[in-house]
Amino acid sequence: MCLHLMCVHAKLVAVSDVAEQGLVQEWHELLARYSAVFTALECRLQERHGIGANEFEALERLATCDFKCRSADLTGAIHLSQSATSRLVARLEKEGLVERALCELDRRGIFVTITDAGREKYLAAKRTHREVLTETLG
Amino acid sequence: MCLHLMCVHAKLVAVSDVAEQGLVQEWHELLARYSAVFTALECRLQERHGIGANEFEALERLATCDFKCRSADLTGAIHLSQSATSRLVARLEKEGLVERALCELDRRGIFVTITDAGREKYLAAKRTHREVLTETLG
DNA sequence: CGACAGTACATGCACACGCATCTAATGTCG
DNA sequence: CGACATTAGATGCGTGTGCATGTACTGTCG
Repeated sequence: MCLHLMCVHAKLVAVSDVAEQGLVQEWHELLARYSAVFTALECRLQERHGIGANEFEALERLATCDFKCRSADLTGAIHLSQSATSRLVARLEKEGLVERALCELDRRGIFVTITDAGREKYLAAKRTHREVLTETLG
Repeated sequence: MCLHLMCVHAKLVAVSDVAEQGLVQEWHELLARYSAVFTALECRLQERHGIGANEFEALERLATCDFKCRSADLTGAIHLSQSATSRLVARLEKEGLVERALCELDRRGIFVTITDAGREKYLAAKRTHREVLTETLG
């Protein structure tokens, strides 16, 4: 009976170990996949259009949802902290790709709108973006 | 015939658009999944063990492949640049979790070995790591 | 109305990252 | 052997990030 219990116990441990290894492997694959795509995007978008992958995501968001967009909405869309988003918008504004406008209804917030230059930049970068995705995900 | 060609053309465009949208969606899901897991790992590992997610990956690599490990091997395992790996090893060494040893065969390279303290830290952090993976991936 | 908690965004700060470059050691040819 | 390309790893530098905090505004409750 003691042996029987040991056996059961060993089996349970083995099963949970296997499950655990599966999780770890899944995580490593996720990490590898993400790194490959992100690095490639960062690289190609930078060299061809002078913007980073996060900048592109923000532009895409602004170009797609074609109404005024709160800064907080952007924070939700791209996976960055609130402060990082704030600086990202500041960079884009400095390059003339977006504009910040006061929100009269709630004067704490701001609206971020894409400019014509920004839309143009987005459309150009979009091709590169899709191209990289096809290469790295397809 | 002209209409026919237009039709074919429109169809092809539509098909490629659909495929493209699929890729974009896949990328966004990948990004969201990665961000969620990485952020959670970073947070919990930091607060409970005082190490980052990348530090953990390096320790795991060193603890698992239990022979001497070149710095370049680490660069391949964790998804960081060579310089980032170099600094990562420097941080781990400063905390007494790994040691750098000269490689006599090729005196340009170094061997990185995990210390007892490092192995202990790894085993403790491993539980937290698996726990977070279970929560965020499972 | 007035004080006080809560919210939206900006900013100071420390730090990890990638790129370019440096140093030291190793091949490789003539 | 000696010059030169190559490789492993370290480091200066600029930049992007998260955390904590600051600032301005809004909502709520006595």
